[in-house]
Amino acid sequence: MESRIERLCVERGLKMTGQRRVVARVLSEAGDHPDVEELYRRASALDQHISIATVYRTVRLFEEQGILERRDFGGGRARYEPSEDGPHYHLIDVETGKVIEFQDPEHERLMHAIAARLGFDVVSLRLELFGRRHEAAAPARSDAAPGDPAPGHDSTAASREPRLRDTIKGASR
Amino acid sequence: MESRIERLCVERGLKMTGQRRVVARVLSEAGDHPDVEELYRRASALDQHISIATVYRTVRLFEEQGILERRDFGGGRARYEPSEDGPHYHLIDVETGKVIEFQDPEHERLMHAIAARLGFDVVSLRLELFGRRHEAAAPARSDAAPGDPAPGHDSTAASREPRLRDTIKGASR
DNA sequence: ATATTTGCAAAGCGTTTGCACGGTT
DNA sequence: AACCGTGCAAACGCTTTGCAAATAT
Repeated sequence: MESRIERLCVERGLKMTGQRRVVARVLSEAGDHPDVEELYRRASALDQHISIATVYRTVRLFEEQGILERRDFGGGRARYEPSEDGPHYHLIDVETGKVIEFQDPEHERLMHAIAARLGFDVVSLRLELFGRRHEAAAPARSDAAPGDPAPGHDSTAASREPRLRDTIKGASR
Repeated sequence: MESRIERLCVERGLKMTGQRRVVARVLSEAGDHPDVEELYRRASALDQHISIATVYRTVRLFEEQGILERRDFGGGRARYEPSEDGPHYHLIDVETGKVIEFQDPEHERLMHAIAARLGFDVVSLRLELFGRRHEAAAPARSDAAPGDPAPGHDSTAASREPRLRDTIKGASR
């Protein structure tokens, strides 16, 4: 059957090849923030006939179409997630690499206020919190936690940021 | 005479070579957020006997020593600025690429509140605002604006983010 | 039928590194 | 004198691209 993202592709009149369908499906089913290698791995599991170059091209295309959003959580690799309804940000657990999503209206307000006082309109913004779970604490709902990817090398490019793996999905306000 | 950063190096017992002294000086005098190529350019102007590999190594060393901070404003290249007193963040003018620094106590508070409600302590955070100057607006104080660098290619790695150049220094609260 | 997309391998970019040499302590 | 820092060029990791073959419309 047709994945949510495949539907979006069709709406936009993209030519639907087998490989695009697979990538679309992998993305639709991803509850986390996979990098290209991970997407390639998951896609290959469904269909051998896919090269990593195609994954790169597809991901770029989808991003240009506003279907996907590229994230940079440090580590030199781009991570992707389907565009969602409202804006939300990420808290990365520095111990485990898990990513927790959150959103906060007060924060939105504040960003605009800060920009405004400098004479600017906010076009976009980047916010990532790196945190450590505190001892006896309400364990953030680890619902949704899907089969996990797990990059986490290091060494190159804009790298040398906190190492990480990926994703729990959780809490808002 | 001795630059501010050179002093810090000595305090930490780093071996002071000619090249390190030059990089230290360039950084001390930088009012902006140069990338490695730009540092190399400025350093070369003062002393031919410097290779870009050394700039990379020095910048990494200084960062490990807490003398320098690495920033990522998108564009795939790391940018550097001397560690300052308090934490501050950056607003990047998407038209000109200029970087304006700001800080906001309320924002600090909010970040900790958000993390806390998810059960985390904030270890570090990343925040960048990308904005467009609005029409008839109080022109943010463009004091400090020093001789400007000006990267701004594109094309690779974690790139394909808003293009930009660099720095005006301005406003806090 | 024709314009697009794909796979492969090569190129590109920022950054790091092995090695022999040179300078600092 | 012993060690560490440097220059050069090669290696790296992620991403893009040229080209010929395959495919969607």
